[in-house]
Amino acid sequence: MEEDWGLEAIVRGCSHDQYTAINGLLDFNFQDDLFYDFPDFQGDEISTDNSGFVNELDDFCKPFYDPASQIFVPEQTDSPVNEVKFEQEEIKVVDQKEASAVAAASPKVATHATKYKRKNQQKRVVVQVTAEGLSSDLWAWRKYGQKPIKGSPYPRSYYRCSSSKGCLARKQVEESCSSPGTFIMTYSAEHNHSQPTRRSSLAGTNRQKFSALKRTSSGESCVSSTATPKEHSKFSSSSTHVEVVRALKKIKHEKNDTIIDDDHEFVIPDSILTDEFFAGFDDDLDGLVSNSSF
DNA sequence: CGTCTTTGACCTGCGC
DNA sequence: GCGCAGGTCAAAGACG
Ligand SMILES: [Zn+2]
Repeated sequence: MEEDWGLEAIVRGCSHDQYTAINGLLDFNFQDDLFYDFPDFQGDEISTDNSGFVNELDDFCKPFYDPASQIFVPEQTDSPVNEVKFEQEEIKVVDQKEASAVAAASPKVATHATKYKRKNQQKRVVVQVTAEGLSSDLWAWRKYGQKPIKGSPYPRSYYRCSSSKGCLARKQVEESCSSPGTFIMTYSAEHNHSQPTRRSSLAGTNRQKFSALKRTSSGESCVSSTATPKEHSKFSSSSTHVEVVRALKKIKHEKNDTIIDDDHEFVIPDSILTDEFFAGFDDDLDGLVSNSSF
C-alpha cells in the first residue's frame, strides 16, 4: 500500500504512522481519564457531556477559522483517520490558522505534574500546521528533547513553555513524514499565565551546532520518497520558531529569484509570502527577527 | 550572565 | 519478567 500518494494517501500514510498512536489515544474513557488529572473541569465547564470541551475549542477557533485557506485537513470519509472521532474527543486536526488560535487559547487539556505519565493518560490537542502555522505560535517554547520516532524519518521535538517557570504547557512538534513541510503539533497541558510574554532574551536561539556535524542518523522507513533526515528543510522541527520566521523572511527577500529551498524539500507557495502574511507576526517577532543579523 | 539547543542517559508504560 | 519505544532530565556548549 505504498502507492498512490495522493491527498488520501497522505492521510493514509499519516494514519499508518502518527495517527495510529492518536487513535490509540482515543480509546480512553473521556471522563475518567481526562478529568482524572484535571478536577477543575469536573464542574460546570464540562459536565458529563464530553462535547463541551470541543465546542469551547471551536468557539475559540471560529474567529480565526478560514475554510478557504485550509491547506491540509483530512476529509476522507473512508480514511482510518476519522475526524468525527477527533470531534468527539479532545483531539483535533486543524489547519495552521486554527493552530494559532489553538495555541493562543491554549488547549484545555492537562497532564499530571507527575514526572512520567503518558501513553493513554495524556490528553492532547493535535494540530496539523504548515511552517507559518508553526511560526504563528507566539508562546515562548523551550526545547527539552528530541527523539527519533519509529516509523517516521523525522524526529519529534519536545518543547515546554519557557515563559513561566511553573507553566506545564508542553508541545511536541513533528514533521509529517508523508507531507514534508507540514508539521504535527501536539499540545498538552495549558498555560497557567497570560500570553506572549515577550522572550526575555534571545540568547542561544539561533544555532545549528551539531545538527550538521553529527549523526547522519536514523533514516527510517517512512515509505515516502522525500527528504533524507539530516537537517531536512530550513523549517525542520529542530529549528526554533524564530528561526523559522527568519528563514521565511529571508526567502521573502529572495523570492525575486526563487523561493525554492536549497534542499528542494520544502517550497513555500508564493501566495503565502505576502506582506500581509508577515504582518501577522511582525508585532511580536519583527523586533526579534529584523533586529537580528542575518 | 542568562537563556537556549543539543544530546545521551534515564525513567516509565505497555505489549508479549 | 523482558524489551521496546516514547517522554524527560540534565550536562555541556553556544549565542547575544
Ligand atoms: Zn506557558
